[in-house]
Amino acid sequence: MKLGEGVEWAAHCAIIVAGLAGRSTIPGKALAEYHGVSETYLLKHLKALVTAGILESVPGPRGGYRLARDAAEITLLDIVEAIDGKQPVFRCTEIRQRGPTAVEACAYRGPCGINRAMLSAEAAWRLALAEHTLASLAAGVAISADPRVISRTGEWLARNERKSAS
Amino acid sequence: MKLGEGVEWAAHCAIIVAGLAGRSTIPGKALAEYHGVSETYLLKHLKALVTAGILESVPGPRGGYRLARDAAEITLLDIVEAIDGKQPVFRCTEIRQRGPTAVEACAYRGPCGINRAMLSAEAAWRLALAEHTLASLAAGVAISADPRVISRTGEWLARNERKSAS
DNA sequence: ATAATCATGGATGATTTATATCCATGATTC
DNA sequence: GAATCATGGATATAAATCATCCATGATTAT
Repeated sequence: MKLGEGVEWAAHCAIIVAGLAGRSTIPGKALAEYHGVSETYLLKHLKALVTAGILESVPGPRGGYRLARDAAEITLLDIVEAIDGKQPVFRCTEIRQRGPTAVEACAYRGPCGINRAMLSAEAAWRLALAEHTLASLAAGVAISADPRVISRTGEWLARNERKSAS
Repeated sequence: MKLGEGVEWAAHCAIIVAGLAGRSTIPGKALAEYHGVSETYLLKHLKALVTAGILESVPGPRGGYRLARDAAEITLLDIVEAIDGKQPVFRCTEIRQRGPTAVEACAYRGPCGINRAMLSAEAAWRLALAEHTLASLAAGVAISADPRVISRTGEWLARNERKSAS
């Protein structure tokens, strides 16, 4: 079982976007360069964040991406679900209804016990993810990062951030 | 992100094996038939359970599988890890060390904040899985299953169970 | 002993998913 | 009107997963 790289990319991008001033934006191309990843593919993931209502996109020469809502209202779970989908990790194939001991399908009322256990564990996972907001993650990065990285990021932001007109 | 079918197969098999009397065994072929799945592939997963110390296998004409330890001492987490491995679900590729703002690798001390959050959520998932034992799962199946299924399973067991010599 | 049964392990192919790219389109700003 | 940027679809490539087959070795019944 594995979580795709897209989630990592999206989360890091979201933290950068959360660091923008006001309603400024940052282009997808800059985000790809900053993280050293494929631009075209990253754009796909950013689009998923837009569809999920996490980011909003501004087209045009001074366009880019910005947060669609406050950083404290965006959780890690939101990002994971936007990229990876909301499907359950464990998919019960109703194996109990197969083989020689099976009876009519209507006899199997409640969900399979194994499925129940798996789903409850998954709920615990999602709950833990939802406890981390973009705001808390960004704060964590800020206090633990190397000063040189922070300074370089500041310069890079100054070059690439698109100040809001308003 | 998806958990393979092997986990489902292994879990259901483990519950059947947990229902055997004493040190009796059940052949892999019978388990495959019971669940209506590929025998050769199921054998691979059963092997993984043996390697993990969950089942033990008895070769020979009257051989098969039985639990390697008490059902109350085997958790759903054990089974998931035996089949799916113990690798973390989220694998940090240290994306922060790439791109134009990167500095020397030694400057990145602690783990990335996103990685920390992901790992903590994963720990919650594993903890929840570990709360379900084979004994509790088997009990849950027993009380919620259709009476006809239970009776058929009993007959099936009588035909396929290999009583222990001792 | 011999044959039957069963687990083991490796090699292999098929299927699916994830990753990545390209190109055409439409919207916005200079 | 031209440049810039996001969008969306089509498509290729790589990797992980699923599944099967076959050869081997161990054990037990006859």
